[in-house]
Amino acid sequence: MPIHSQAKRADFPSLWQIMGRSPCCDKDGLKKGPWTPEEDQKLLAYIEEHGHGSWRSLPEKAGLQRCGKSCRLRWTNYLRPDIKRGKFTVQEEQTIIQLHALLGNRWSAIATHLPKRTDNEIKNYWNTHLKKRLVKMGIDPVTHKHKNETLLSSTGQSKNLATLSHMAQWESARLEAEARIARESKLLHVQHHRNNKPAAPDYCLAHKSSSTNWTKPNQGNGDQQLESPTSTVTFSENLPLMIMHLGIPMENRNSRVAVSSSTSSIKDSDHDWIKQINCPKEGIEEGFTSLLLRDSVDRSLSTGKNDEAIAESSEYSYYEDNKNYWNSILSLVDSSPSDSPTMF
DNA sequence: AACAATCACAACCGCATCATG
DNA sequence: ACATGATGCGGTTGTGATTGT
Repeated sequence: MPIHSQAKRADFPSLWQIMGRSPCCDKDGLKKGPWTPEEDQKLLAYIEEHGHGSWRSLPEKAGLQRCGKSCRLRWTNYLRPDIKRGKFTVQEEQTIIQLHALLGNRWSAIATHLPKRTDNEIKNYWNTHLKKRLVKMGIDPVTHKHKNETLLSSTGQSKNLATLSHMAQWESARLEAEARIARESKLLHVQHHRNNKPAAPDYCLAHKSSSTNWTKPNQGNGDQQLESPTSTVTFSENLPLMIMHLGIPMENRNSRVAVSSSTSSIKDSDHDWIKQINCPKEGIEEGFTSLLLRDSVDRSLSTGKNDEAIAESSEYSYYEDNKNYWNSILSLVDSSPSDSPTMF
């Protein structure tokens, strides 16, 4: 057991003790550890009636011997009424894997694309299930590269890796911009609140980065529209940029992005496997799925071709390679005993 | 049945960032 | 511009449940 575990904390003064500042939870009398049903009930009842307001002052008002941080965690990860619990669907697993390939361990960002799932839950699921599956099949869960690719990556794939990196950076910037907009919304929201207008509910976990105070359901007003815009819109609006990054010939772009855009349709000439993707009917996952399916090949199945050769590759092989990569991941996902039907 | 090993996930901690005065 | 407090995020741990021996 590491020395800094809870059991040892009482025995060894840590930095905060030396420096004279104590974490909120170490105040005398504050309880730690698992929540009891009574505590849950108190917290729920208080928030349903008053909203959470300041987390720092909530425990006392609610009659809880907990620190505000603990209350916030309990609420956001467990008690919120809009949390979907239970097994992850194949769809969700697919989305997590693909988003992780793009974003890395940015759980909150990943959670924005999985409605009703918390970042903590996604993180746990990744660490206990998905990461292990990828490792089992020889894929590095950090880089999402196949073992063999380490060799290949040093033989002329820099352009494609750079493309992926560029794409990830773009998505990262987009998420940050989205968060900024959400914060600005929140600012407006708070200003409304200060003008004695009721706060809009912050029910949607997808935008929990916006720390708007939560209030009872159905108490919202028009201010909800000020909350963070959905990813779907911004994503599809920026698709052309991403397509440019991917270096896809202009004449082929429409068909290639067909599955990415909820407003587009797939041409008959497109490959069947794309059509068979068990995508949601709409939403951001489609975009990521198709883009990742297309792009991941550069990382996972490159054959050491030089850049020109890659650029000249046929569309068919491009898709075939992608299909193989994600099929391998998804078949593994599908191998989960609890899981639903094969995706491809 | 008893024990050990492993799994799953809730909860905690420390740090980063943001908001405010 | 700076200090301080509040909140969010990601890494990690603790512990009950499950499985294997």
